[in-house]
Amino acid sequence: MSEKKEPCKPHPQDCDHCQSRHDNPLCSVEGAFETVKSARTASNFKAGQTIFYTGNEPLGLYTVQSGLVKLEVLSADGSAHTLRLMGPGQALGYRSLFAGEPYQATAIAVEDSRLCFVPKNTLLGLVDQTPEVAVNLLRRLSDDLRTAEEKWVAQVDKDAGSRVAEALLFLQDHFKDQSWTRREISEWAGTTPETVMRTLAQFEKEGWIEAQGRHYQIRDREKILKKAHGT
Amino acid sequence: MSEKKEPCKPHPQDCDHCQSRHDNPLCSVEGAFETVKSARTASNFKAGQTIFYTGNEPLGLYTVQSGLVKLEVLSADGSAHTLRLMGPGQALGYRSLFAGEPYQATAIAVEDSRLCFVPKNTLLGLVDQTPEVAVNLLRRLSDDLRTAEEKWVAQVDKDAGSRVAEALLFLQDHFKDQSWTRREISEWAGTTPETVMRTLAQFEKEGWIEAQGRHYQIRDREKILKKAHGT
DNA sequence: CGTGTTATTGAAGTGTATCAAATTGCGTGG
DNA sequence: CCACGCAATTTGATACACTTCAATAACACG
Repeated sequence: MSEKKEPCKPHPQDCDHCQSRHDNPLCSVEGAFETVKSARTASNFKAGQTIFYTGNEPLGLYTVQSGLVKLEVLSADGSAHTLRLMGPGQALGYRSLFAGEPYQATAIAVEDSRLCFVPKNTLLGLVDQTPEVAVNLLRRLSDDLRTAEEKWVAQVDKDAGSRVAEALLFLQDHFKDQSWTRREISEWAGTTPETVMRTLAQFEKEGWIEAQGRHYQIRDREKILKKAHGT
Repeated sequence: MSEKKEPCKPHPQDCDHCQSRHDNPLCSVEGAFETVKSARTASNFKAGQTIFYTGNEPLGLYTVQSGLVKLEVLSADGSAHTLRLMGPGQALGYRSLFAGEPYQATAIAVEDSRLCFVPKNTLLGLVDQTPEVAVNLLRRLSDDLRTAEEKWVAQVDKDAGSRVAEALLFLQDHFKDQSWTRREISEWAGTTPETVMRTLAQFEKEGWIEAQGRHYQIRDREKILKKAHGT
């Protein structure tokens, strides 16, 4: 019952000073910023909390202001798979919206996060009236599609070690100063925590990474890159 | 050197009677049809011929008028993987265009095909001036993205038999009266021709499909569907 | 009619999931 | 602030699905 100290700014209308204002498909567009500013709602989520669930109807578009969010699907046997990871400035919820179908994945905050929500009608209006917004979203979807298709190809013809190496580089490049559990890495790399463990142990033995408890430092990026590409 | 009988209509401007006019992201839009009609170029490709190659700069958007086209990537070891299959009315080449990068895959005609080409600038102009075109493309990319992410998840936690069953249903549903080699099925399902062979043999033994040489008839769709979902 | 591709089946090897169990580490609440 | 409990880490043993390699047969194509 006792409330913790309010962690967010008291003024919700802080769009002008939003850190993700300029690398965001909506707010970065001149003619769209004011509209978003007046229509958006900000929300906070603690690590582990769910932003939206598989099967529900899309309500609009979310943008990550701070923190980190994952999109995941659960298999019939309960195992989780991470489809996408979104950091500051990145949007979520738009794919289902444009596809005209319920959410096909669940969005979960990986760490404490602050999100910005723009309702469906506002978004569709912006797409209709501001071509630049449409182009930004087309670009984002195109990027996502490439990533997804590359993940599939990697899953088909790369062994688990390569995929873990790939995951290590991807996670480091895109989400610096974030530490990942073996399970999280495995859910991204399409393997099991045990295999991630053994692979990391081998990388450390080779001197490619340095382990400090739960944190890993990459020592020899080239070798890991080679592993990620070759076998 | 000797030319065969011309297989296509002598009048290229047959947009008004184009069979794929109404299920095509560009031409189905009222305000875009005339623009496309005057800017497009039609081309024919024989089975096995290449429409565009990995690494080249995108020139514009292609639409399949008739026939069948596949998008594939080649691994370092030479094995091919089929990313997408496009039949009449479906577009290709747009993802790289919007992502602002070279083609990441090669487009090949699976059977004799007739394609319609709209140059880059015309397309971008349409997206800018006709929101409905943008929305159509957003929808298409959103659908493609879902398909790709589902393929990845299936690759992670379904066995080869399930994926072959899935492929059988997908290929039948989307490209009726098309026969597929074991290799083509394997390149779509993310496995090998041998495994496809053995799986199909088992399906036949179970009475789920009927083999007539290279053609397979699905006998018990339910059983195959169950196989595609369970193990 | 040849020639290369596809189909088909067999045998062998192995990468990786799975199961198990012990230890460590972290967060939560008392 | 410590203790508790649950989750993550770590390592070992086992099993098996699938790829890989190989060799023959059947087929399609020019």
